[in-house]
Amino acid sequence: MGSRDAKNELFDALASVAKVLGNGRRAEIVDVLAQGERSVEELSSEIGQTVANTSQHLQHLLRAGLVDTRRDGTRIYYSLSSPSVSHLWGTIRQVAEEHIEHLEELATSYLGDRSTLTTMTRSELTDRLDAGDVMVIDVRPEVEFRAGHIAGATSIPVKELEERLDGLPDSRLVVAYCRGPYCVYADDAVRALGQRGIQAARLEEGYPEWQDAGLPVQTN
Amino acid sequence: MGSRDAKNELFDALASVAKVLGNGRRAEIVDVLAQGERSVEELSSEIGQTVANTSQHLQHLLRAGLVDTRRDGTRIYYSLSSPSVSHLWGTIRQVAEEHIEHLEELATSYLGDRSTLTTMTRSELTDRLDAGDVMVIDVRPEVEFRAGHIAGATSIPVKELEERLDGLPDSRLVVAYCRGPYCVYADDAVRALGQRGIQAARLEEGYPEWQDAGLPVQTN
DNA sequence: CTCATATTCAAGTAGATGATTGAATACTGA
DNA sequence: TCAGTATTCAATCATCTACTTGAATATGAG
Repeated sequence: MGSRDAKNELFDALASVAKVLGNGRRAEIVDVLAQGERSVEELSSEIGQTVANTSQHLQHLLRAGLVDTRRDGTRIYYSLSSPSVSHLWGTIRQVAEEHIEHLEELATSYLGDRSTLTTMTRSELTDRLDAGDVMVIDVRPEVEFRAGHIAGATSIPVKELEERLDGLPDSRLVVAYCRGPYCVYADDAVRALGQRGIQAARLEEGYPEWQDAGLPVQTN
Repeated sequence: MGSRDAKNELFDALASVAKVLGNGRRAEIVDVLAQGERSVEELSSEIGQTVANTSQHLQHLLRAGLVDTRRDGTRIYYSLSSPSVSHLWGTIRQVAEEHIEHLEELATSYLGDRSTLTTMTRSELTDRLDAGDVMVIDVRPEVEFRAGHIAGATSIPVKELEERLDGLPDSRLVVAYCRGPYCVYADDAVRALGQRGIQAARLEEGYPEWQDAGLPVQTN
């Protein structure tokens, strides 16, 4: 009791949770799984890796207890084992934003220049939802919308945005959201709408953060 | 924009925060620094590693932006660069407790059997502090008490406990706390007091968690 | 039963990590 | 200025990690 070896083992075990999230590809996997369950193949194309490699990353996450699996026919679906995993990933991102000085550059080179985008915080959006003077659109792929979305949002995947411009108001502000702060979909949507003269803004964060904050969601 | 390489770099950078905490020795360092600043030598003896090795771990933490340094004469003091780092470490521990199934065994083999210890949650303690029917003792080394402690607590480092039994009440409950849930000091104190017929309990968590929860603290 | 498909496993390799050792650097006090 | 102490640096080595490749396993459709 109180021995150095036992202490090392204990802290190694605690740190193992961080270790498994300490890889960019696994972090991406968790980021996607925060939107809902996915098969190995779907994940592999999301993260741009071979299926075999993706499977190995998933084994790491599984051994650490951060994901669960479910078999459906020949497919195996992975999901986060609890909302606290998504919360942890959010906390990691937050600390990274606060302490990694060149992060903004990296974000810009992936997402493009965001400085001209109108953004909205969660609390602003809740206020304006109460007031009823905004339309909220969920621009993620429809599966993700179906797995859970902000209460009152309409599903308009970015890919279908062009064909569905009719349904959008020209008087009310349109607020787009997607997977999270490092997701391109909402950026693309806001830019596209702006070019067509529709007033649009992006929610700063995405669905998982909204849910984690305990704000009203809708799951089917 | 939207390229795979840029996305990889971005997520690698986000994951780097987790990576640096994904080592047991560095996790221990953060755990200690959550109590206040420390010199390299102090840290090296805390984590049972050579000074050179400890220094290298500290360089990792420094490069990731998680710690700051301050020189005082020949010594260099390291501290957490913000409270959010301590918060992140707490979140990691929480997820580990929730998802690593053999963690309790590891904790028991380091801390001994805790099942007989009376414990108290933060909210219980705040209630009883309001009621005024408990005495709270901070059993960490006195430097840590001086760096910050629960408002109203008395400093009685475990090492001095024997000599200071006189100052303890025999009518009121004594609540001991220390660095955090994986710290032995409060366990040792509660056991020692119990053997002397003094009613004692340990606060489930420690000072950093109390502070992170926004509860009243006192810093000098 | 056989074939196609999804996933996992196993082996191999380049590169990263953590610990050790001994030397170099930086500051203090005499 | 010089000796003493705290910290960092550099080189080394065993081990681990991430990815690749190709084969093995498991399920469902026909």
